[in-house]
Amino acid sequence: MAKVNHWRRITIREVAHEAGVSVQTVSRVLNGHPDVAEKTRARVQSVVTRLRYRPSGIARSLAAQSTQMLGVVASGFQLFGPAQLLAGIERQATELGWHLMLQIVDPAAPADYDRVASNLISQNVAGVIWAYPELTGERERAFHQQIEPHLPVIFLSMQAQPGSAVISVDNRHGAWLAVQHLVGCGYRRIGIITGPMALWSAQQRRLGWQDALAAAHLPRHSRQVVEGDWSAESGHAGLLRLIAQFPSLDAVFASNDQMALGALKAAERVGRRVPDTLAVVGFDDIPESAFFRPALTTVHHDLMDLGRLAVRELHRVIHARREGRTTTATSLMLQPRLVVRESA
Amino acid sequence: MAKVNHWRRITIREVAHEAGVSVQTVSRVLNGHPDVAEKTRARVQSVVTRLRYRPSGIARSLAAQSTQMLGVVASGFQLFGPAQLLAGIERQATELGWHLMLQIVDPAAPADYDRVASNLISQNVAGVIWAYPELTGERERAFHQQIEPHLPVIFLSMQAQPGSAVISVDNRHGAWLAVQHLVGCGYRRIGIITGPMALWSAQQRRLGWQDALAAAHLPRHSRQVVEGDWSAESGHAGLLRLIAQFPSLDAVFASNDQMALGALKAAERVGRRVPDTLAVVGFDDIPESAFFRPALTTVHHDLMDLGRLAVRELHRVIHARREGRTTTATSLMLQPRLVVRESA
DNA sequence: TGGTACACTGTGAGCGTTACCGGGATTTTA
DNA sequence: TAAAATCCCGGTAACGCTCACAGTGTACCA
Repeated sequence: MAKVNHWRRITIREVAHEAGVSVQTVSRVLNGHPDVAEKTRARVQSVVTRLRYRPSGIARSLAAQSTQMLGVVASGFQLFGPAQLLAGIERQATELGWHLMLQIVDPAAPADYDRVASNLISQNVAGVIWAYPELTGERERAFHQQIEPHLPVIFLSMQAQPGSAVISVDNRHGAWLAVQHLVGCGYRRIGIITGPMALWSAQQRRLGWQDALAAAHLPRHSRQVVEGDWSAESGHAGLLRLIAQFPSLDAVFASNDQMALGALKAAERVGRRVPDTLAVVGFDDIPESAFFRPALTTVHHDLMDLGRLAVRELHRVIHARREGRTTTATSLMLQPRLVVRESA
Repeated sequence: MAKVNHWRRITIREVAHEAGVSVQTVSRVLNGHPDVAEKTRARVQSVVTRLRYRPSGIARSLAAQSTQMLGVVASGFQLFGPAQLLAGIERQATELGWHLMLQIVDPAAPADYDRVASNLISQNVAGVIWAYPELTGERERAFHQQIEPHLPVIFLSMQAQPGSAVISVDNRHGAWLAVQHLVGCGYRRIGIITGPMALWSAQQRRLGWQDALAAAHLPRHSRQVVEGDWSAESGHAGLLRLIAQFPSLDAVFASNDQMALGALKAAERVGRRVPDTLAVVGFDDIPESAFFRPALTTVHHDLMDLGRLAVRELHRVIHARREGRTTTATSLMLQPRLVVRESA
């Protein structure tokens, strides 16, 4: 009895032998290449299924000098936005036959850009989706120098870079929509709880808030601004701080829905009724926000779509390069829309 | 000027040549093998960094007949539980030097177990973490036959299988804690909004509810049960249905926090005050649940830890096998705890 | 009837790395 | 002082596959 514990892989050679053809012919059948007789093809196919043969992706990649793997650099999947993004990326990738190599960068310890680049190169990924929202200074340089010259890269939700493809949501416009709505409802003293200001998306949402105030000729003061970290906790603390330093506040734009939830809770605590004595709007339109009390008015954007688009674009560029054509990846900006519910 | 567009990889051969040693010696240095003079080692190292040489993981895997890749089969990362799990898996994996090959199975179209198995085999993963919560009937057989005999597998949050390692949270006990607390508070007509009953975790939580009712000698009727799908939406609809079919309801156990949120909203709609005329408890303790109105009493469990444990265990088993030892992976069940807040 | 085109198949050389074995130089042991 | 052990290092053969090229046989045309 052979030992079962370690399992010998079935190789293309055995399939070839069993089917009475050469290895090359089997390879041709496997990859759908032309120039193989229908009868032979059928015979090989039947042997393949009978032997449950699975070609080694590794050997294939080595020989062909190209992989079926896409690198994805992201900050995690615990926040709603990134999770949606990754879900879209994942689906489109598997639909198109790509595997994913996920590289999570810890925002707290961002010293391992080098490790990320190393991994991507050593696994020989065919392209990279940079879904990590921050890319500045030395890190940027390191990455750009190591990766971008050699590989197609699509950036997600980032500041537009000259010469790079960036696909993102128009955060600024979305925030503008939200605050514009508050203005339209008659609110005049509108505060903001921002996201981490190191992030581009947080900066953009703040700018949208600014734009809307300016358009309505409303005064703006730093006491109206408070920084959060996307968590409900920070939204709660944020609103308390905001009210303390700017008591005449009559509305607040929370830069995401979780913070809006925290703000709602804080409003209750200080005896403000929403939307009567304080209006709240959020951003993201997470599925739960319709069930907040009151139901949250917020900004909807389709991050899953964004992820899908990124993969499709990368796919296009990779294939173009493989066929020798030179295409530049195109940038794109998706428009969000306002969802009016009860909180404003 | 050479064409920059396509980039030639630096190989071990070039490093060897540059350092004036053989390829084999470079390989030894790279892998930290013994039998290389300190002086030589240093020289090789310096050439490696100077040339920015990155060994090809692919070639390495082919030659060594083993990869640094773990397969993870999951249902996605948009729900809180799975996302936490995957976050834990990801962190522990990178800390231990493993790469991940994520295989998302769409619960709606589960016909592609075969594709998943194929991918795992063809990429030659060293082990598998099965974090997909359902594994029944024919699919189970297919997977077990194709993967388990050859590869170490750890199952997560599943029914204990004879002979397989399962790491999970004691959902039944957690639900028992929650409902027990309701009973202790004097509630007597306790309903449940379950998760999708195809899932083991949902079944377990329902059993815990049953246990607690039985222990308190409370009657139990099918009108007290309603099935949800983990979404806030379904929690909302669920509570409305529950009240319609069982009007004397005075408390409800929602099998996760999102559904609890929906239930809270529905309670408001039908004029029930929580917790006075209706108590609500949830499960999961998502970060937002402390900011629900009222703050949610719920069951806390550490899924991230669970993921980390799974990776560590798999790591252990893989290394044992490589060294020829035979270890069986051990099963484990983590205990959740009750977090009492305002809603009950 | 010869030549040419075409359809099909096989051969050999890699892809970049590690495992196995063997050999020379140096040290240790009896 | 001879023999054995040890330390370094290199050559060669895989690993499983694809690519470029070189065939072989058959059909077609003039």
